[in-house]
Amino acid sequence: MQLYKNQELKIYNSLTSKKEVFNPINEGHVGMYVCGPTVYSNVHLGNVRTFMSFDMIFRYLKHLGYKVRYVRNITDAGHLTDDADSGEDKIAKKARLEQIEPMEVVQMYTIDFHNILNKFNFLPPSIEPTATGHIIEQIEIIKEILDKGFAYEVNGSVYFDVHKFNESHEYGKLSGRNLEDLVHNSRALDGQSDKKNPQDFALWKKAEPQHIMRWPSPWSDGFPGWHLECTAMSTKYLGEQFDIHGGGMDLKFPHHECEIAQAEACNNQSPVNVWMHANMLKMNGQKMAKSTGNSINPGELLSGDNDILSKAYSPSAIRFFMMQSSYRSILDLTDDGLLAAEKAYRKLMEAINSLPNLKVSNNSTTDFDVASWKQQCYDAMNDDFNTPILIAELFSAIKFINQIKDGKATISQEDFNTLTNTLHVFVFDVLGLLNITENNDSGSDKLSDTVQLLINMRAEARANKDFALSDKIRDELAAIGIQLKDGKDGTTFSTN
RNA sequence: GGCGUCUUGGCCGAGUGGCUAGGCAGAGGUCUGCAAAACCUUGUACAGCGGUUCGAAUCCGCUAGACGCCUCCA
Repeated sequence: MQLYKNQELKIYNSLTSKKEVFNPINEGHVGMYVCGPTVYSNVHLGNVRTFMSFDMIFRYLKHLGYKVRYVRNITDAGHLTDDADSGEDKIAKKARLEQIEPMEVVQMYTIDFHNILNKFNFLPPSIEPTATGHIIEQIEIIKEILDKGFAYEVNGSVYFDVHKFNESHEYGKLSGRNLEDLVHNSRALDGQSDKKNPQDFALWKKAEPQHIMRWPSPWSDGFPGWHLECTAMSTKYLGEQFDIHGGGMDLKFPHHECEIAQAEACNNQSPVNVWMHANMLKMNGQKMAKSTGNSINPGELLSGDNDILSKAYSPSAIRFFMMQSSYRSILDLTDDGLLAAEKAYRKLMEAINSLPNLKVSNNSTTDFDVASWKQQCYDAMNDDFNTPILIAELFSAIKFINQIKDGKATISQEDFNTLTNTLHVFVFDVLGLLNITENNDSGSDKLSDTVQLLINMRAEARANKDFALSDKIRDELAAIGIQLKDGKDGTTFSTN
């Protein structure tokens, strides 16, 4: 099943600002690193969108037959709340506020993170390393950078010398900046810094006495700089050069820029072939971010417990909503948008669930060519993971299915198999949607039987033209959230 | 201030030199005892102005507006 040999995948590379044909370093294998969350509060939906984009990418790469090693880290070491030398680390701050151990903060929100991702049907990454588990590797990298002369020590802290680095390398190539501009436009710091230049960034910070999260190092008891962990862990698990590095758009500068600098300082080669950046999620037209308060927890979306929402949404409806836009576009989360997506998602599922009952004929009508439709689905995904186009293709298949149901088209057994298989692959394996199954909760058999009883009674009443009774059954069931659907083959129901 | 992105029909959201995106809503229809649901059919769109071109929503320029990064953030 090495589909990648027949499919030409193109990926938009942030480093070159172009779509490029994807060729992994080792044929058949892909190394992918994605910057994970800092676990100091509940994940907000923007994080989920980014990770969902990479989940979809992971899924498609796997479907193409690649052996993918997908590394997504957990940032659990404290990083500073601002870039000056003073400032508390985020995890310690949260720990102080809630009067718990920093590692309790980490544990609590790591669990929350995993719970949420499970609800949204994420595949687990191959490796999920933590920053605190790789302090030694980070110290080794600092030593290496110091040896190469691209860092300096001041008062127990070690800083990366961006200006020195820029003499022989190109700092800013990912984000399209040059150092001169950065110098020109950097805000005046108060001069309290140990840094030689404001553009320099910390590799190691000496801990203040009250700082709880600290580790010994050759320079001081302290903690690593926040760009370093990704370099340490990506190098350890994927090598000095690997295929894909992803993250949110907001990490492009300075985080990813600094990662490149660190890795190049160490190994004198560019660490990553393809840089991918997932775009931001807005909410009602405003930037969504933890720091501004304009953010929504995934949990609130699933429970409907938020002012902007008219109702609760299922994880798959939300996933569908996100997959309807391209991962590189800014997406605006609104109640109307979710409502529309939920309906579309249901339509998709109803058609898929009707497939087993579809009548198969000796041959297919010619106006819908299943084989070329299938390739169009691949073409959509091959074009930089264009899920909106893929979904449009899925709906053209849905239309075909409905035409068969109406007797306006026919399908051969072979085409039927291809259609069914392809729909399952893209809807469930690639997009990662979950099926709506009628009455899927365990223990709902009794509910199902009860409703069936009422359906039968209503059918009798209708046969006797006792419409007062039949309408009463229908309306009162609707009032408690059970909707009856009269179809040609009898009545079914759905719960809200 | 610097760098960058975006502006598509009522809403969301693809596309990017000539050929229907798609979804939701709306309208009409089929089905139904009536509804609902489901299905079918249907659309006025490419911010404004100017330019390049046989032809531009798509390329170039200007204007207006929105946004992102530059400071912790996915």
